[in-house]
Amino acid sequence: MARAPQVLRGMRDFLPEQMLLRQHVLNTFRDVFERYGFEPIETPVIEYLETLTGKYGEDEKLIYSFQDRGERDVGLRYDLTVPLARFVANHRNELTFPFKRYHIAPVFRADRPQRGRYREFWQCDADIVGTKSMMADAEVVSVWIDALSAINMPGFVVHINHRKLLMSLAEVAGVPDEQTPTIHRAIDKLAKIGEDGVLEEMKSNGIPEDAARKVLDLVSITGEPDKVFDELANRLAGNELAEEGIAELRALFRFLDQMGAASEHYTLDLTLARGLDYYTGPVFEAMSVDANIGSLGGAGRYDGLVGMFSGEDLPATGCSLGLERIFDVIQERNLVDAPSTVSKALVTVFNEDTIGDSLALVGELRRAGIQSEVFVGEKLELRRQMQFANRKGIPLTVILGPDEIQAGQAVLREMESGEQTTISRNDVAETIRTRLGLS
RNA sequence: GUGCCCGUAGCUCAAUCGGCAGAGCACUGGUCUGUGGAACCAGGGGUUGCGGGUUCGAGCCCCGCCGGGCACCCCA
Repeated sequence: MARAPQVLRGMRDFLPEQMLLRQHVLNTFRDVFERYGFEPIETPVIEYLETLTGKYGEDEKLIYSFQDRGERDVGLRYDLTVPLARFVANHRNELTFPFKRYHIAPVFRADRPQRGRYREFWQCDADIVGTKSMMADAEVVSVWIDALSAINMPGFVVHINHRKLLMSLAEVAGVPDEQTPTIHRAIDKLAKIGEDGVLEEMKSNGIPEDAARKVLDLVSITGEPDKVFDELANRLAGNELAEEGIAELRALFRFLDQMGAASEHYTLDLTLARGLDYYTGPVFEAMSVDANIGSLGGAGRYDGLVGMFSGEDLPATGCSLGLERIFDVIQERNLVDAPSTVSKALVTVFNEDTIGDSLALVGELRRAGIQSEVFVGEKLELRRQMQFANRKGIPLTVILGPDEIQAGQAVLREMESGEQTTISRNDVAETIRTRLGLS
């Protein structure tokens, strides 16, 4: 004991039962993404370091970087968005635009681990490249809502804001542009620390009180989106950035409504400030009010990112879901049913002399498309094999002893009920298929 | 990256003031040589996360590292 090496900090192993649940979630997401016309791609886990740097702002320090054997400076991907931009820049002549892709893969961050925060975690991204239309942003929000709904995520809401509105705040308040991040950081905490806290935070970071109040008044506007947009348009009249942002958000909300997106799952939130440098338009964050695990996903429009690689601007928007957080919630709350094992049937082995009969039968079951296994242990007591099936949750066992073999029969046992039926050896595969609802 | 809490069997935890490392569950075997889940009996399992220090003596005190958690920062 205690001699076995540990896994690296912030990284984990998954047992088969957990993997079956993860795969179930991933398959659900894949289905939803493909229902919207998103197509799969894959990119390398490792990129040249320069591909990754200069895209994330402050967070850049969390990139896992090192030198490979050829002394190249490389890094593990920090998200799937920057690799997508690089991918599009490389393959732009081979793609049909608007290009819709999904990408489900692990990413790495050298962050300090906590609940729901790991150093290796999977992201599930869906993005649309090559259009500025707010239809694309609406699709992204909608696919997100459908994906989270499909796995029964409780009480989730997609918060929506706009980068251009956020950028106009400093201007409106009359403080220098460098203060913009400070303002964003402060207002993002409104729900958490309240108005006084936000004012205090801005003031202690050198923002004059009247400017701080002006900002707070603006982002505190709530209500029906259209009303909020009218109010904002009024107060921000003449501010070009803000006007663009408002117009785009109006279109986005109209499209969402026309698509029939479930309105209880999205909301305008003027305090939402997403930190990543590359966002340029609408920004989104998916949160579960019930689950207490932070955000489930972040998203937004990043019209300048592809251009950083190709010199040719291609607008893009997309969303990202964090599998580990979703998985942790599902597991804790038992939200999704997934089988505990892959096998549907266990063919038992009576003794050394009947091994051949059992092997022949399991082969037949497999050719009939039934996920099945034969007991491959060394000790062949039947009770041991029953126990094996029971513990793994295999629903059916086939008992094939000398009596059955002699009579050309087999005994099919339903493990949950204990009910046994003797059937003809020739009917085993078909009977099992019927029981499993396969034919 | 900063501050704090924590680490004893596979899991959950106990061990008085620094004085012989334990229990339940799980696991293995048996009661039970053609049938799992229950019960009873027995058994295996530990350099107390790792390394150093203090002490006659360390699971307990001190230092470093590894790992987990909380709050920041930030984020999925």
